[in-house]
Amino acid sequence: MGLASYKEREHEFKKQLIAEAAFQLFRNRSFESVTVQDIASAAECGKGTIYQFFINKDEVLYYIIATNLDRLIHNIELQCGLDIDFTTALVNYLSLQYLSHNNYGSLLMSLYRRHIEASVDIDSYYGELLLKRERKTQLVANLIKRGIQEGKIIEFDHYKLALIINNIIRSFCLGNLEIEPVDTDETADLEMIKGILVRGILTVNGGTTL
Amino acid sequence: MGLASYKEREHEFKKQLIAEAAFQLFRNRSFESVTVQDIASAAECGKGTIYQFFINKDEVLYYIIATNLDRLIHNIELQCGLDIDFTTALVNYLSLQYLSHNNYGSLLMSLYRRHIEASVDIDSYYGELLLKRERKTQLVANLIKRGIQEGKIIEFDHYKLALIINNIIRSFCLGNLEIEPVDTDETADLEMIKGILVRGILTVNGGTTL
Amino acid sequence: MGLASYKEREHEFKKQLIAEAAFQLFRNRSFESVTVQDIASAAECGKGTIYQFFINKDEVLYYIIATNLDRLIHNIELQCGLDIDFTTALVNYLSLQYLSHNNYGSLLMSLYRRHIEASVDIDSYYGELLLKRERKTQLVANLIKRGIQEGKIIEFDHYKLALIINNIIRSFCLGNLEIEPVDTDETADLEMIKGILVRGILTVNGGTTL
Amino acid sequence: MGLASYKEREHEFKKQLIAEAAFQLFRNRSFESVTVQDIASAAECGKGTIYQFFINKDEVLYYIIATNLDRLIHNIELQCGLDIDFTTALVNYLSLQYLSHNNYGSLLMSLYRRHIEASVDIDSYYGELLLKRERKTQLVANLIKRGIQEGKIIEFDHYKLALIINNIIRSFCLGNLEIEPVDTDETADLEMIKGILVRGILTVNGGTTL
DNA sequence: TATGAATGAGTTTTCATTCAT
DNA sequence: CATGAATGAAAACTCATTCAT
Repeated sequence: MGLASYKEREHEFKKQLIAEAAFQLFRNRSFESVTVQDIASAAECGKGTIYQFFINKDEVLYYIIATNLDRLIHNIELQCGLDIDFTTALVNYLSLQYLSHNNYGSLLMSLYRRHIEASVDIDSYYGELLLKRERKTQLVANLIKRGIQEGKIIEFDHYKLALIINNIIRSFCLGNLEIEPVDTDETADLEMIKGILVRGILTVNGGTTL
Repeated sequence: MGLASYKEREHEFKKQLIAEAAFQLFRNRSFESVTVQDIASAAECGKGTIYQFFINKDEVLYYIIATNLDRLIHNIELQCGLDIDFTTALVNYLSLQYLSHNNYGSLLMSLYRRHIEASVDIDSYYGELLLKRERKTQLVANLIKRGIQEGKIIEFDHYKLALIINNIIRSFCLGNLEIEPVDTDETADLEMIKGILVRGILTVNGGTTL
Repeated sequence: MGLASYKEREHEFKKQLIAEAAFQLFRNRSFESVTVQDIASAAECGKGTIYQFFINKDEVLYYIIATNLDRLIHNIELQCGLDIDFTTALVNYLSLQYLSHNNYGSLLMSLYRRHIEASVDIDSYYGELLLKRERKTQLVANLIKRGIQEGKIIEFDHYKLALIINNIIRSFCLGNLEIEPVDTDETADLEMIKGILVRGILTVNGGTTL
Repeated sequence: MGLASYKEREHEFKKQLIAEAAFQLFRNRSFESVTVQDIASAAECGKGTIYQFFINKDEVLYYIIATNLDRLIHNIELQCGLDIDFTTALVNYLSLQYLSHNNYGSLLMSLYRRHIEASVDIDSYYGELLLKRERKTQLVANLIKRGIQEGKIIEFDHYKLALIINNIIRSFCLGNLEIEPVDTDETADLEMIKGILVRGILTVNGGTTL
């Protein structure tokens, strides 16, 4: 960020190239089944080159996720701020979060599992990621709070609502990971998400309780 | 099905024991990171014994999932049939599906990934699983169709609605796999799912469109 | 030692076979340059088999040295005890120690270096080895003490003398590791060692023969 | 030797700087575990620069040893010649050889091992080294011969005696490589070496002091 | 039938060496 | 010349699977 020598910038650029190549592999396959050689081949470089940019395979995964999270936070700040009309801001968030989940949802699960399996080295990354995630959730919670104050969202704990909306969006994205992945249609998915958020699914005729 | 020699029944019983032990391991860890030795230890048998019941590690995964799907279908047939009041039937389905996703969701993702990675041997299982899944979806679609006919569900393609409801339920379950897993509360989750299905999230005051 | 099941005894036996094969390789080459595959080939088994008996390559080295040290201590206890005439006991010790240094001297240096390079895992072995070594030195120091009391050895700190004698013996053995190793002649070497111990090298003025 | 262009002298000077840096690393660690990057860092130059002065890592080791051996020979010629009183000459030799062994003993063992492992390229160096070593031994053998003729050393093959004395000195130096290295005390070591050469260890009955 | 010792293919990682800048 | 980024050969180690008992 900010000033960096030419060397440093070039290094960061190449790191991004490798991360991008790795990302394409991690999207469709499990972390464990993608070999470092696979990444090197995809990035069109030698196996050893990977280790010039990442201390180990785990760090590649972490880097991809962290970078995405940073970008997501940045975009939320830009497109969902107080200067934006609430409804627009909410729709913007839905789109941004949908894209993020759709692209990085499975990577997150890989990371989560590696964390559980106590690969200790990952713990330092992990804490950092949790912080980033928390920051993102706070941004959204604030947006929801504003929606409640403007009377546009049901009265409910805004932090929990942020999580729930996140959950529902992820629902549609993780669906794309299911066996025999259904054809993904971003626009259709987003419309459905909006519809559910507005109306639910059951006919609202007197509010039948299930 | 039905008649089977004593030998066969005993064989099936032991197979179930091993599958159960493996299931407990697969729930919290990735397929790749659970070793055959882990399964054998959990099942309190020798490593080689596993191979008396399953041709390979993949088949263990498949067997667990297939068995669960069979049970789910069986239960849906029992608890969501025409002889049951629609609302009750729907609630029953929500519970059954929630439980299934909560317990087997991550296993399904493992299987999906192994399928993608073209471990050829799994393909035969895979087709069978897809058939079972299709059968389940049809059962639910029929239930939804009935709900629409009874005027209790919005007019919409009943097959798609079946998938969407499935998606939303899974949303809450896969949330439990997220980094920093939120505390799972089955009852609370089900209430929230029902609420969303009935009312959505946004205040229904004039039907703001997003 | 003592009671052990057949399985355990067989396991220990095979472990010895592998250790023996590895020993032959370590004698003439550096630890680092002997690969696990080399050991496996020499032991006529698969690479993986090595890891059934040793948790890693380092442990093979440790095991060989520890086993030798145990044997050396055992032999010293047998052949250099109070029931043995002092002069005979001393000569016995010289022979035993010469053999030990001649065979295991270079392995010890490998271990020493791996210790310095802070391969942490080795530290637990290392402490144990130091204890064994200390025990051996004490045995010899006691022997020397007896020699002093019997007026057969110069009055000097017996512990230090034990170390010095050890040093001189090792001198001859490490000589065999030198560039262009001179032909080793055990009997000649031992005679020379005795001579030096008795008379030194410079002008002779009488002296007992061992 | 003698006349060399400025360029050549500068090149030799830098080569020495690198060799000196490498030497400090090789003293305490095994050849294999010192990386070329380590040497470059210690020499405060780039990794590639090393290869401007040495054709490979092995040659660095060779160069250090050969240089030392040249210096040792040079010093022996200066301090142990016929113009020097025999006793003084012998003591001088002991000091010089002690220093050499103490500093370069472990490097020699590394070189020896690399020779055994048939890293072919080293063979040419190796022969050269053997010649240098032989020259040194001859110098010492001549000194011993003179000692015998002057009646100050026991009648014995002077060449063998040269080797033996060398052995004993090395004994004390290699001792410093042992596990749990004892505190090195150059003066004390030298005194002990002299004592052993004069009197042996067993009961003393008179003896000249060097 | 049940077992677990033996196996080696396959993985991550290191590092001497090269070569474009 | 000096450099260090790129490389891939080679190493340690894991683990699904086989097979003799």
